[in-house]
Amino acid sequence: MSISIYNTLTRKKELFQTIEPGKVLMYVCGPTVYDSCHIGHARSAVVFDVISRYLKTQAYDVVYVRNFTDIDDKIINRAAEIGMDPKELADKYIAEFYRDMDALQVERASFEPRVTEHIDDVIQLVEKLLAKKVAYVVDGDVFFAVETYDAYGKLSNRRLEDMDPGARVEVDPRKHNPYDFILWKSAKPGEPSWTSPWGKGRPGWHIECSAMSARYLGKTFDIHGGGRDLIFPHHENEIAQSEAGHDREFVRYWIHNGFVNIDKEKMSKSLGNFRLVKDVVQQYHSEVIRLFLLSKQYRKPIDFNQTSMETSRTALDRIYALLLRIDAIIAGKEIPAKAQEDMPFWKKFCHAMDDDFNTANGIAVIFNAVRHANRIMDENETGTISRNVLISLSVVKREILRMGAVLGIGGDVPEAYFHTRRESILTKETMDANVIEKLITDRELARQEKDWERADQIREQLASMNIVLKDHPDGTHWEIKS
RNA sequence: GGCGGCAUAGCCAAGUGGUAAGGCAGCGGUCUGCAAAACCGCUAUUCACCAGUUCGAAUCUGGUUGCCGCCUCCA
Repeated sequence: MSISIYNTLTRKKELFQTIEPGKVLMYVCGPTVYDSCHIGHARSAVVFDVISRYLKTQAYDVVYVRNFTDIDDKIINRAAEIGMDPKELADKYIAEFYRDMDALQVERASFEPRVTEHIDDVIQLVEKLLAKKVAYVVDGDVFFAVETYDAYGKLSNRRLEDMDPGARVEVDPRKHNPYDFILWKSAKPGEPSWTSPWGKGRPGWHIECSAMSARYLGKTFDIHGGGRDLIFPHHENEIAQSEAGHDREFVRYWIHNGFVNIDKEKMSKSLGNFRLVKDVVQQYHSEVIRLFLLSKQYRKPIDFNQTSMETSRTALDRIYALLLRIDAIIAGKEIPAKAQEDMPFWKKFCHAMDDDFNTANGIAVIFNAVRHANRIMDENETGTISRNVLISLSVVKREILRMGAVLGIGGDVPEAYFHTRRESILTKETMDANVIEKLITDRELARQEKDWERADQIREQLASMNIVLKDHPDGTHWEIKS
């Protein structure tokens, strides 16, 4: 078992070695709760969910912290816009975040702290930074002095003198260096605030993660994750604060996921092309979304569009059709428990995942297993199914479910998976299942009388309604082609 | 201006030195009354282009072209 991880800090894959054997300390930046989650949040959540799940299967004790930023300028501004209390706004979107994550089957982290519950930790860290003279106070605001931290820029691979300050944002003239960032922000009248040695205020933009990660994971921990966009300035600043404050290495492995584009364009306010999780889960089964998000290496950009989603759905159908087929054969049969140690597909899957969590390769292994199982069943369609075949099928099914469980796919009951979609399309298309069943019964009668012409005519009629029939020995099944 | 990424079949996408995974779509075959599904076979002598290193490169080096991201809103 040797996992390698691409470390943003060193810009190469490294062998993963935890600080404490068998234990992984992981922190991932969670949302600032001022708006609904979009598909980009979903990618980050799903990617780190899968990383956490996989590490657990490799016998690691995973301590996973994902925070909520529940106080910040964006929250205050949004709350003011719609005349809501900032705390209420944050609570509302935290609740929505949980609904979205549950819908996507993203597991809960070990700890999900909120900044407003850790103000004391923030103040203590700021005091420490002031004592070390790497921060300064101006009019109740506290800034971190980037020039005091030699390694500033090491994560984002840039030097202070190469950057172009003020290109996009006006520089606060009180700063010693344009890249100095705020640790503690003084409150304007009416803003939420906490008492501090520098007056009433709130935590700055980056300090919370330094304070909370230290609280839950210690001063040095194994993995810190988030979206690519957080590399600079957020994570760069976290490193500066934490390493200056604690005098030791902050994080061993930095993992950043790529963006989700929409029809080849970046999601942006100006394009108004955000895809919200709550909308997407209405349209697609959660596992279709997960399969799509995991079909590309997590560091690369992925394009969300109708074609790619439908392709993912067809692919997932293939897995569920296989599970359904296996279940029909092994249902109610005693399967000997022996010979279940050797799991070649699972091993290949782990090999793929060991290489920087290569889920695209892992998915390929699942489909290899699907083909393998279908082949076994094709070769044993006639006659009595032997014990060995039953064992093989049950083993490969277990492998598929085990691999799927890491990715969060294949966990639905196959019948329910198809049934749910059928129902939702029937509702959408305002079709009546009874009408369809009646036509199928008519066709069955025609077939029994070998009236192929009439049977085919009925099938054509159903086909024009996008109903596909499948004749099985135990009766005719139908599906909606979508 | 600085930093970085990407270019693989009709589409999506793995593959970082040893002779091109997987999914979707398509074509042929088996099966089927006919279909559907499944399986088998076919669909990139080739990985943007040029040069170099090497016994050997999609994979390494240099260059060219094109696309994209970041440089204090952002997953």
